[in-house]
Amino acid sequence: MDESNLLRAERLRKLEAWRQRGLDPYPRRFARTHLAQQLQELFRDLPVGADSQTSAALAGRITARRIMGGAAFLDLRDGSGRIQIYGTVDLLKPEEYEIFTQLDIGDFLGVEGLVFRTKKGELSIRTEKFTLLAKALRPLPEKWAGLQDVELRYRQRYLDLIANESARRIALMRSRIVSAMRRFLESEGFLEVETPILQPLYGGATAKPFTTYHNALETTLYLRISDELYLKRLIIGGLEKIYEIGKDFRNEGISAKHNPEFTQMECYWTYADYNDMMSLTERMVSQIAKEVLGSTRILYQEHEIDLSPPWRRLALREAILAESNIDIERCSTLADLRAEIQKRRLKIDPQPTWGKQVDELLKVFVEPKLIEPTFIIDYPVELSPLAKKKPQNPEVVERFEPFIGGMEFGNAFSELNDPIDQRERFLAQEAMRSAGDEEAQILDEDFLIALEHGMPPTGGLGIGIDRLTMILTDAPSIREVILFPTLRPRGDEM
RNA sequence: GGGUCGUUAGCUCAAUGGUAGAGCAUCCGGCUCUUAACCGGGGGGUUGUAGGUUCGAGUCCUACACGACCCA
Repeated sequence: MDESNLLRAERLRKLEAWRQRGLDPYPRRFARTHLAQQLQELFRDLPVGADSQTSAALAGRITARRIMGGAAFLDLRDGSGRIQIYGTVDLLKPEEYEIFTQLDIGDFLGVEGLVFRTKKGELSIRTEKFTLLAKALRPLPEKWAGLQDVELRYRQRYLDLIANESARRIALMRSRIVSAMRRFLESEGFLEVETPILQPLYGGATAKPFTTYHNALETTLYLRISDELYLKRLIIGGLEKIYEIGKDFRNEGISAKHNPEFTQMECYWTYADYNDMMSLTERMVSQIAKEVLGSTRILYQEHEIDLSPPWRRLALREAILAESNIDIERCSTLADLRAEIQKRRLKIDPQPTWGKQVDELLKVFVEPKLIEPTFIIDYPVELSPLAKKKPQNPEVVERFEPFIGGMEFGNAFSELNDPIDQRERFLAQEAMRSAGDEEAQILDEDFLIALEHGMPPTGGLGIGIDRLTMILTDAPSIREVILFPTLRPRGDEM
């Protein structure tokens, strides 16, 4: 902390002066009668230059000041909006007015007075009483250009929220999106549950975990990479329609689409399959858009997109065939696949396994093209150890991922409920792990025991809340929709 | 992991290798309807960090830190 900072020293001086007058710069409470926006609407028709009959008490942060001798104007912002505060020597005692003009931008202030409209047409409060509610010791970002430095915007998000309307908008929208999603799921009869984040064994997705240690139990625990295996245990327990919204943690790289901790909604629906989950996804996303944006038509990164159902359904094999001219069913080994890639001189990273190579083809050639809402369906069994096989083709599972704006934002399948098949899939994953694939899933005996008690046919769906929020708020980076994105800690103090 | 770009006052930004500046904010003075208030004056800098080249470095070179974007 820079003690020599003159701006801060100046405010500390004012703080001391305030105390010397016997006033508390950090008092307890303030009784508000109105919010700023409320008054703006209530007195929309108050004529220019006219007084109302209403006295109001408001509280908020001072965001601008205009002092002009015997009269002074402050801008006060509360959670609802902004209103102008007028103070004058005519109404305040000389020493009160003196203090009034010495308030700083950033201070929290409570004001009481008559609501009126100035001769210049601005709805204002004519201050009769005022109270400092919290002194600010550091200056706010510049009032006109705001806070531009992206690093500061992420590290000190509170300043971003104060200075930038777009940051406030996204924070608000995210909250409304999650709220609308809960309402939708509740209305569909889903029950909200909570499952462990600290797990003795992680599973349900292909990812590396964060590892931690519980001292009293003297055991290693992992931060969950997905909710899946616990939610299925609840399905086995007889909870027929359930969902969970919470954080998952994946120990991997950071990008515009990836944050190490992210929020996911997972829901499970007994006696449903992946077709039902597709329908649920379409209806849910379009319903959320309607509630939050008032329309199913959105603009995402220059693309006009219509979210109304039904969405396009496209088999993974067809999609890859169309975009890279490779038929993955005719290339049953990694060597075959690589030969085809080489033959076509495709610019793509070599992957260690057939499945990962297929996944890479999807990511590189197909995903960027999926602007309109699309379900890519029917994935290779190798990539999907928890999904049920298609009856006609055991190499393919009933699985889909939804895409909008060139971005995958979920994952769903007809859940595998055959415990024998599930054990074989786990064993196949273990074999891949032994062969060096760190992300391969781990056999979970406790889960297999649960499955052997019988799990009904079930459809499961996961939706990335961060990605969905990006899509609905037109955000180019996941860091814009996460209030405090993961950053490398800074060595020095600020 | 690689490449490119960025880091200058609290904030937003300038500055051919030659005296580090502006606007906002802040302080002092003036001003009783301003609203990016206005007018006059002042203070505020280890130019991200550490080295190097040079008579002289914000500027050129090297390394490092943090961030953004692109690639893998």
